[in-house]
Amino acid sequence: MRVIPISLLSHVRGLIRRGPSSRWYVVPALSRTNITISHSEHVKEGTFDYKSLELNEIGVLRVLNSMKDDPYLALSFLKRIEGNVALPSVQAYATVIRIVCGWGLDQKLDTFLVELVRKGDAGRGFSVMELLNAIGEMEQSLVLLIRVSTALVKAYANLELFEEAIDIFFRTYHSLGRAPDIKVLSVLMNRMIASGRTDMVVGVFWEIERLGLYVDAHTYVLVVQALCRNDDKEGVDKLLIRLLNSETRNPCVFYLKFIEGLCLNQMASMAYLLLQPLREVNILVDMSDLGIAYRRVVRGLCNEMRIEDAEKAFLDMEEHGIDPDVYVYSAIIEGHRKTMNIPKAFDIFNKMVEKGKRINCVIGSSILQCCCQMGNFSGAYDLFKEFRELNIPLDRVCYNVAFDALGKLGKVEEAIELFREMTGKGIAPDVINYTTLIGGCCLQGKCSDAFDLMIEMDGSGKTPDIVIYNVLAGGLARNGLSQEALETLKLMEDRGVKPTYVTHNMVIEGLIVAGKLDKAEAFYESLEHKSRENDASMVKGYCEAGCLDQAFERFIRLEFPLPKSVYFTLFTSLCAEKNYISKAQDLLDRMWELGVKPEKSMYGKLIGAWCRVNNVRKARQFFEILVTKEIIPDLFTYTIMINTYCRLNELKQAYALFQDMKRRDVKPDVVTYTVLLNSNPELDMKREMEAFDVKPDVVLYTIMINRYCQLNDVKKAYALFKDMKRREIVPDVVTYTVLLKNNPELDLTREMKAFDVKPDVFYYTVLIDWQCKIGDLKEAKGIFDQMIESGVDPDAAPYTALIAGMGLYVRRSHL
DNA sequence: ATAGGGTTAG
Repeated sequence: MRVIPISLLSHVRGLIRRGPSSRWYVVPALSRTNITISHSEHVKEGTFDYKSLELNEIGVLRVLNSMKDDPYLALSFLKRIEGNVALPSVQAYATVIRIVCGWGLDQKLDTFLVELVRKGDAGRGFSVMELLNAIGEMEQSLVLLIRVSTALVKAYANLELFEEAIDIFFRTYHSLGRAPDIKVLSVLMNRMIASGRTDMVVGVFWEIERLGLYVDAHTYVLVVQALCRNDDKEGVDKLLIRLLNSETRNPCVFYLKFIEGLCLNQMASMAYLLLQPLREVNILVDMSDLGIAYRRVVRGLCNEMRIEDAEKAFLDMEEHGIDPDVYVYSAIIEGHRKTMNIPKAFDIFNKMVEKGKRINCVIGSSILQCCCQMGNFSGAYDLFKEFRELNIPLDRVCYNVAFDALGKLGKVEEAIELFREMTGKGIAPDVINYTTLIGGCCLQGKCSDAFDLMIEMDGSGKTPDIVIYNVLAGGLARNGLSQEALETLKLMEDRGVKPTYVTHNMVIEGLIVAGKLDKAEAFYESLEHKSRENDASMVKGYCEAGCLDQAFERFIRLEFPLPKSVYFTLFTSLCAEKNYISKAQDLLDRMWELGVKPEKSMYGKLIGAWCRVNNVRKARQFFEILVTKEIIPDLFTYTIMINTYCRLNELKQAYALFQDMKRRDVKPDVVTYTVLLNSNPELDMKREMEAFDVKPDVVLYTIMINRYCQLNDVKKAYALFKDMKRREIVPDVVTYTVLLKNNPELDLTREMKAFDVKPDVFYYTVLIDWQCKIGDLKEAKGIFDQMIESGVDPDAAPYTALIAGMGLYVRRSHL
């Protein structure tokens, strides 16, 4: 009998592998080999002494069986002979699987099966079904088989072999009368969705439904997700109806999970849709369950930025006697903040306060952020002080927003003071706190303070991250300290924080804004990989520094498209400068050339720019270009053009354009009509406006009143004035000024007070003017003083009126 | 248990 040691076998295998079908060569050869095993001989403290091993197929099985108390050993043994000998038999695999399962090592089983599946039938010499059969022959109980099937489905799913996964799933059910663990369905479906095979998800689901298998809530969520991706509204309806009518073992738990799952998968609207019938049919009857569901839904809606829906659900839940918790309030406030509806965020906050809810530091910092987002930094700081006085426990986030606000107000010293107060209270600062402070210092040019803070942070053992380095490097550059900025880059690199293009951009833009154009260019040139973001930054830097020529020149020589925001920045800068408007137009041409679609607002902006400098011809030219490109100008563009024609008194053109926009289905709004009527009060637009459902506003009424006044038709003017009030359109100070100017003897003071309309400079000027004209200089001066007293800042006009009045007075007294 | 803060970019 020949005995082949394993080490030798590996050489043999190398030779054999050259043959076309190695397997059939080796197995018979091996079966002739013999083995002698003594358990104690080759097991040494958990490792296997392979060298002493000699084996054949039956021997392998014997060895494996002897390892049933050590699954890891069994696994590594199998792996070893996989690599060295002929392919192990299906029994060998089955044995190992039994051992691994017996020890409950599910994860090990999973990875083992993934590898096994990956090999393919040819690679292992038997099919997966053969393996299952082999296991079935060894094992009486179904439990093991089910577990292996489950793991197989998972393995196939992970390898995106969906057909096979489905096949095993249903085959198991049909041959054993029991399905694999239903949880594996969510793994499978998850994978299918990730690969875009939503059709398969739905197919599998309906088949499972047909078989009457119990499916968990998470799987339902995935099916809904798949149906939504398929845009299959009917399917969703069918599913929900099916769900509501089905008997579930523990409906409340199930539905809560389902609702939660929907909310976690961007389908909070559907969750809300489901919540209501569930409440009505008393499935969610327990107040605490209903509360959980409602809170989830509201938070989900907020996360999806469906803030209006969230508010609706919020009101609904209050109506049903459920108190929103602090997390719900927080979500709604954040939702409003993120959608830039700051007043609404404050509304909710005030509502909380009114209800006597305790404000915590999270809500506090949210609301402070709201102030900052409005640009009201001092308001933020005031509010912070208020919180502090109310003894609301404040944490480092809250403090951070507060001293960030101070920094942005230019009060770095106070910011640092507040920071010291925080640390004094025992609140440990983090890297973000330091970043905020350093940013604030750099903003005020206090770079050495920034350095000190960096050193202080280092001393406290905090590890600087990419952001703080970026802020520091950018801040130094912005203060013209190019050397130091570059050193910071080196420093961070040395410390294992690799600068990114963001870092580079901050330095680039900083240097340019600081006027260090050469340094910026040199830095740009020094970059190893120049990304288009870097090019964009050069352009943006030049824009911010007001170097439009450089910005434009740099931009125009780039052969590839840049991120869209750059075009916008450059374009806006160019449009704002009288002499660069044609360059702005060049930019649009260039975008078209590069295949970048300009934002629609850019067209309007350019036309607006031409109109602003009264070059209606250029505006019109560009307008026509749009037409040839089949781009329909929007309402604003039309209106601004019409306005320009009106201003230049080319009324025919204005009117033609007006007809043109209606022909193209661009609906005029109240501004359009205001513009037209302002220059041509003879037009009768009443019926048309009604047809378009355009309601006149204060401005429209005011210009109409003004027109009639100018035509000396005071009666009509006054009738309009009454009419607007009848329609509950509140006159503003301009309306009153117009009226007063044409009927100086009117006393409008009382009415204005009633409407809470405060007189402004113009109004006072008209009053002063009139008093001067009738020669009551004293009264005129009195009105002037009254104006100052009421806090209205005079511009040149009231002075001019007074002086003119004095002149008139002098002349009069000479007569 | 679930929430909020610093650069840029979008």
